[in-house]
Amino acid sequence: MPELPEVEIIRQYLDEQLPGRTIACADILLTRQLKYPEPEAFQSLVAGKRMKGMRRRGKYLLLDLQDGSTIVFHLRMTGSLVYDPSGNQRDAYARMVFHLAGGGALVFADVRTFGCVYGFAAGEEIAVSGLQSLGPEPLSEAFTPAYLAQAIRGRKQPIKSFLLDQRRIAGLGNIYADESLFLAGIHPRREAGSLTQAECKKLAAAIQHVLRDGLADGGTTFRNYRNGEGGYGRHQEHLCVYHRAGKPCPTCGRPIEKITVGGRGTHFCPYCQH
DNA sequence: TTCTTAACCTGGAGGC
DNA sequence: TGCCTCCAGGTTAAGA
Repeated sequence: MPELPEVEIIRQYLDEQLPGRTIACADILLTRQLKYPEPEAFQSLVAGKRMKGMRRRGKYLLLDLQDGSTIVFHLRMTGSLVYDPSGNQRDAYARMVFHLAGGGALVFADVRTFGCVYGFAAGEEIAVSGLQSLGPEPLSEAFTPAYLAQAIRGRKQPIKSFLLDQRRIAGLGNIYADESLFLAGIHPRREAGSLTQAECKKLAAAIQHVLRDGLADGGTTFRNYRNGEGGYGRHQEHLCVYHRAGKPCPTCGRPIEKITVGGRGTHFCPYCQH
């Protein structure tokens, strides 16, 4: 399940490989995942276009083309975006294949088909509601303890649910939200608005710490995450609570518990988090 | 306005 | 071995 570190690692690799290359044509193997425009219009939009670079915003990837048009990807839970230099690899779950002039392909694959792709022509507004309403990047200067304190003010929802709200913080997902709360010593069911200034400072620092660790480890792979080369991350080996129910807490040694918060599986230490 | 819940979807795990 | 049920989870729309 790609979150900010995983999406950023994909972006970095593809941004090295794709600029200057030209899309010969696009095969749309599952039209349901192409949200805009219609398949024929999308194919016309990308065919023969030279790629300029890959950007990231939250969990969205934006592939800019030289003519000013943009392809937007969201990998959701099981999506991947992989550059295949040979262009010959066969992925059973490939949903869209961009064949490149001179060989090679950019393959959008997705097991559970929740991911989505959009294409916008030059000058056209990038009308993706989730993308337009994203909160600040947690590793940017805009994300500070003061921002966090202001954003949670008066909120009664659990802090875990708050952290997963992309309108408040862009890019956090279930894994890094659980890890951040553990590092900050905050119980995931705490009312968001009940956090003190000191806890906001601790939580903001924890969020940045776990995201940077995830980036340094090449991301977290549980089932389907693959980086832009088709390889796997290593951060799952360093997680403190996520996916560790029943295993000892790295701080106190007592068992990690798993509960449901806001409909999401949530892992925490009931002794270290308050 | 804020928060919660269901739905989308399919592979894999576990139970029988 | 095969079948069935449940779980996983990011986002959004609908409902409370």
